[in-house]
Amino acid sequence: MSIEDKQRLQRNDRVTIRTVAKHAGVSVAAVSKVMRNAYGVSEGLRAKVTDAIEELGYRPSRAARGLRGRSFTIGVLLIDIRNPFLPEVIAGVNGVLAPSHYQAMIGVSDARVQLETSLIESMIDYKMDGLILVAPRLPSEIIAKLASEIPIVAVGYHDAGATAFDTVNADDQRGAEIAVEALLACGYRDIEMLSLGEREGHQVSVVRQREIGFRRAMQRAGLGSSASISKIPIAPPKREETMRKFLSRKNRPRAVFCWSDLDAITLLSLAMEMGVRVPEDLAVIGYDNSSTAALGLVNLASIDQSGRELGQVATRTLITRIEGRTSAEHIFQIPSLVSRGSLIRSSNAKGA
Amino acid sequence: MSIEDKQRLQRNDRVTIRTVAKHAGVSVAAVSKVMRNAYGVSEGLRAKVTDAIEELGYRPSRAARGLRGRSFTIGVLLIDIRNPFLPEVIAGVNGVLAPSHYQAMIGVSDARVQLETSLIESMIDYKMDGLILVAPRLPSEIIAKLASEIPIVAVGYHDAGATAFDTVNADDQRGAEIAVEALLACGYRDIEMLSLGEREGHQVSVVRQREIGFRRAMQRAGLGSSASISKIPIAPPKREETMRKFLSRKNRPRAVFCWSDLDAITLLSLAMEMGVRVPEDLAVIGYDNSSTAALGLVNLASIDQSGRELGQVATRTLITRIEGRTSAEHIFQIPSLVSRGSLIRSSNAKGA
DNA sequence: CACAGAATGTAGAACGTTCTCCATATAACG
DNA sequence: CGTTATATGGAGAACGTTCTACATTCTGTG
Repeated sequence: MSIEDKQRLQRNDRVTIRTVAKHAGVSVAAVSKVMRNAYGVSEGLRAKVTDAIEELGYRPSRAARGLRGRSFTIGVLLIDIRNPFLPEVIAGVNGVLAPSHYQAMIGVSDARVQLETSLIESMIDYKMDGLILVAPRLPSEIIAKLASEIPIVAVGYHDAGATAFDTVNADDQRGAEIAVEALLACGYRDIEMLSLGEREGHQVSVVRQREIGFRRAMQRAGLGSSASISKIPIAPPKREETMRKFLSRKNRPRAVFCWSDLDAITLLSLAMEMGVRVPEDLAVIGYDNSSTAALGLVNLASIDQSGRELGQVATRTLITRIEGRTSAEHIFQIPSLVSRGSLIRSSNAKGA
Repeated sequence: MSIEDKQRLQRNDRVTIRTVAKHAGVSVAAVSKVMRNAYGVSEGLRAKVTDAIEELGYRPSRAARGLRGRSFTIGVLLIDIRNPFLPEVIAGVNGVLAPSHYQAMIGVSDARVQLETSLIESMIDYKMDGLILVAPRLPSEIIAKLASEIPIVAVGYHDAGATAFDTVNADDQRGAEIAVEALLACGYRDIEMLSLGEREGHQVSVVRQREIGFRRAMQRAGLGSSASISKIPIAPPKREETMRKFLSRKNRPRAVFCWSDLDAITLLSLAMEMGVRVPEDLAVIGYDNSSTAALGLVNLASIDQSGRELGQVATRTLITRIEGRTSAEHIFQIPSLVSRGSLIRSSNAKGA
């Protein structure tokens, strides 16, 4: 390392591609070629350059990269970071990305659609190479328009007709059917679904899909007429209130399918408080198989859609699109039942 | 809007600062000045430019901005996204940032220190304006070195001697004392702490601080000699095993203070399975006051360190440093007790 | 009315990459 | 040996901002 180089390091000046080029005695273009392992690089050149990079501890500037070409970053957009389902998705994404030279940057949008759009735009403005949107609330046309600027994969967004972007989903209709079938198998006929309040529900959302599956399974069992769905508001004060009202209803059903573990677990807690025994008085099944559901204290049966797998698949799909695919892909996964104590007193089911 | 402009929009060409300048009939520099609301802009000019921006829907490229000046992005580094404490911190950060022109990008590092460093470097390479590190596992010197390249605030990292970066913490020593005092007030004398396995524990970590507080409070109560701490491994198979062993010990203490709700809740679950009654046989108090602890089913007393507030304070601190402060700040917050059923049978304490 | 000083606007050089040509050296072939 | 193809390396123009230095136009003041 030359004296000049050492001074540079001490001065804390940035080591740029130019520093590396000078140090290796080659051109800037040559270094760039090696970095991107582009065509037309001899072994000798490659060695010189990689040595120089190593020695100087050079890291390319992502900002500059983004300005010209790929930034090797993919953006992940989350709504509502509180849902225990999301960490799994992230883990899946990171798992696939780890061995590659890509990295994930996560943006968290709270409830407002406004923020959601501006966060996506920011990611585009950063010249990220692709986006994974998890449970976006945006209308399909808007996503399609954004997709003309950047490759997009939507997770938890049912729009199998989309041509501009890909979707990766668990089969939420089927998941709901499985839940109902499990309740039926335990002998319950009087089954109700606890779903999410109106506000959130465009047809493409997972919640609406689960409602469809619920209705279909009930119909199939000849219970179509009694298949009722209650909507639970998402915000704290009204939410518990509505659940309490549900629990104290005289015509309370024998079994309930909750659209999400989040609601199911709160329901279990309120039931305990109010002296409603689970599963003797009320059987409960949730959705997501979150880690809390698995706790012995909670012991909630749930539908498992592996978030980790969803994240992995979404990432792989995104990468193929970044690397050139133009036709849309719409991938489904089949969820599975995890039976636990909230379903039935003593059964052959696994779980404590 | 000129015909040329419309064509550009249709072709989906990026609207750049140059487009805006041409459309407003001013120079590029003028537009830039307006954007940054720099000195030397007349009302007339500002109006022309903002109109043009509005009309063309111009958004500055973050990539290009990062290359030259500020990127108006702050990076948040999380380890272990599964901890229910973290979403609160994020919410706090986003809350403070929302009205500003800054945005947060989150990076999630799993257990490996290697990834942690490379993620931070990436954020530097993106020319982010500042970093919030949550519970970093890096040694102080490394953080200090990174801090020479970018403003850094560490949350959950006790290093009040650091001069190169700021820290924001709940007073974990005091929190542990409060926990012990609560147990003492209930009449328990035989108290043990369940802490985290060796691996994680540099002196600066919150865990070690809680241990110190635990010892001090016990000492103060004249129980210094019997103040023992058990370490629970972090990984799944050994973790439960160690807890079970603890629960079936013949000299099991009367009360236990867990370093985190995460462990406390698992402990409650195992206790139920094994027929150890809480709080009759064993009183439990946790740390973090996570949303799960508040569930009626769980009903775990816990120490509350408002993650949201921590996130807010960290963000405000970071911004002042970005805007020029050079002296280090080390901020403490006092945690508080949230009493619940895991503490004592029937008391005046709030909670179900 | 002359002139200093403030206010306003602009040119143009960075910033650190990528990537499209080109130029040259070497190999292959008749 | 001449000609063409191929392999290798380099020059230099983008990319979309920021920001310094400068030119011009307005004030106000003596």
